[in-house]
Amino acid sequence: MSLNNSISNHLDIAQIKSNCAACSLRELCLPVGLNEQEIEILSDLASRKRKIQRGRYLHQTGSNFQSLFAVRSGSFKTCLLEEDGRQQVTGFYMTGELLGLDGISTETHNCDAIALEDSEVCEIPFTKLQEISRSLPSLMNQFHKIMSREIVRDQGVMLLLGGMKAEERLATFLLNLSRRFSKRGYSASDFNLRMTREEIGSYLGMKLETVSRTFSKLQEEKIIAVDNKHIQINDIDRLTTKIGKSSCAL
Amino acid sequence: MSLNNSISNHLDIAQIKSNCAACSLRELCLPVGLNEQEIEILSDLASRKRKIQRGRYLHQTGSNFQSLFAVRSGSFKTCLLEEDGRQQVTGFYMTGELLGLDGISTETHNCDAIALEDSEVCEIPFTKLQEISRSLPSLMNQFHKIMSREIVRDQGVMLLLGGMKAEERLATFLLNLSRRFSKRGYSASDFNLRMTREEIGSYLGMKLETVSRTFSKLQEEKIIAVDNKHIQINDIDRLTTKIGKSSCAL
DNA sequence: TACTCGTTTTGATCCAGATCAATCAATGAA
DNA sequence: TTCATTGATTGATCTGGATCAAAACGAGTA
Repeated sequence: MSLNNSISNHLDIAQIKSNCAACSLRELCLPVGLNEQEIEILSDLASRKRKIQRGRYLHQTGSNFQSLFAVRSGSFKTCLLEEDGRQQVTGFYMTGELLGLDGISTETHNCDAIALEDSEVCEIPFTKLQEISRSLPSLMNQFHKIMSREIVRDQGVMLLLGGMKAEERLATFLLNLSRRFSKRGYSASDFNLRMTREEIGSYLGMKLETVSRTFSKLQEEKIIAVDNKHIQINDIDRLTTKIGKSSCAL
Repeated sequence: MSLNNSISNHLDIAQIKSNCAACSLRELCLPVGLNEQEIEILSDLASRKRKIQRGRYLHQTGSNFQSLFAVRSGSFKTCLLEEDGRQQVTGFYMTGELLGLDGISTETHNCDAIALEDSEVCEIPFTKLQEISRSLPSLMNQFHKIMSREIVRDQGVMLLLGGMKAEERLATFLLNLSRRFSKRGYSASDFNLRMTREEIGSYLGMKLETVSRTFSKLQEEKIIAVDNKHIQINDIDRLTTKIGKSSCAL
């Protein structure tokens, strides 16, 4: 595969690392298999990077959509808020994940994206991405897969919100985080939450008190250890069996 | 716009109507603006149609993904089912809507799609769609918007499942159906449900008994009239105020 | 006509999680 | 250091919707 060739050349690696574009695009495009020339083309695509302070908006509902954003470092939440002030967190995004797909439909952002910590993103002008992908079918395909994956993810959340009880929801959430941290080279069993209990609760459809109580319960059972935002998963198997246990009583 | 020219020619219309491809693609592509030649090209795309009997699968979780499906007539539900037998309805699809987007990510269908009544679909081979869209940027853009719209829709459901109470959920659901029927030229205030109380409940995250009770309650308040699957919306304004009313008590 | 099966409605009871409330810990500003 | 603010934990109580149960209805079909 041409990609491996280009990667095995450490000159190329240096180039990639020094460049924001390739750096975030690696996450987006790596499974695809592009040659050096194609990576070159892509470097143009996402050349602008932006730092976002903790608590600041990356984009706001209603603002004009022009770019997707790849998280380079840090993390974000996306949320909808209704007229009456209710806020629903619809997702958490960490390094390498892509934000802004919801904006394509109306050319207007359909949610708020807020940094959970000081973060950095690469801006990917959407029109440019479309243009380039016309001549790079593998990039186009990869992009379609990313959009589709977002749909599948959302449907997973619907399953969680529609049918699970509190303990199952939190277990699912923790295991999901664990998997994502480990995929990024961090510990799967020892990590710090970037979000508050209230944000977790909003995402999981429960009140912050219930989140806290459920953490405590799992801790009593020695499945996890909780110290404020610091989580240790002591027994990943038992945590896994928590999911879907309730109706397994048959 | 070239599209209007082609449409105003009734010979073209006859051609389009006689042809499954254009027929469903009209729904998909009409806002885009294509000329006759482009419509010609598209006709190739979705030439195969398929009839699905009520209760039969259009596709099943795990089966190989190759095509998207445009609903030509009838309606479908999509659902996930877990090992333990729990079933979560993730969406209802009616004429002109596009099914199968979840399959792109893994090249495997990630949900079941089941006909709610005898229905007909157009099959749209996905690879072909990608190829054609390379030379038809407006088609590519339209496709991206459709995918994005699905993401926005799913996030709306997350909002519903995460934060609303039973009455708000059902009101939201009815108003959504109403809008979709009316967009298709049917009455916005008088229609027949295609799904059971149980399916509605699964989609809205509540039990069928609660769905029934909530229907009854809205009927007592003279906001709607329910006769089995037949729904009349008598007071669309009051139904609208049901959404988000609960926390408007401030 | 009666019988079956799936769906819907309605009633009675129960409980998971919401709500209300108090306390405690961590962080940061004055 | 003290004070203020924000987030987390824990307890006590309440309630919306789940669960259990029964009856009614409608569409087939024998």
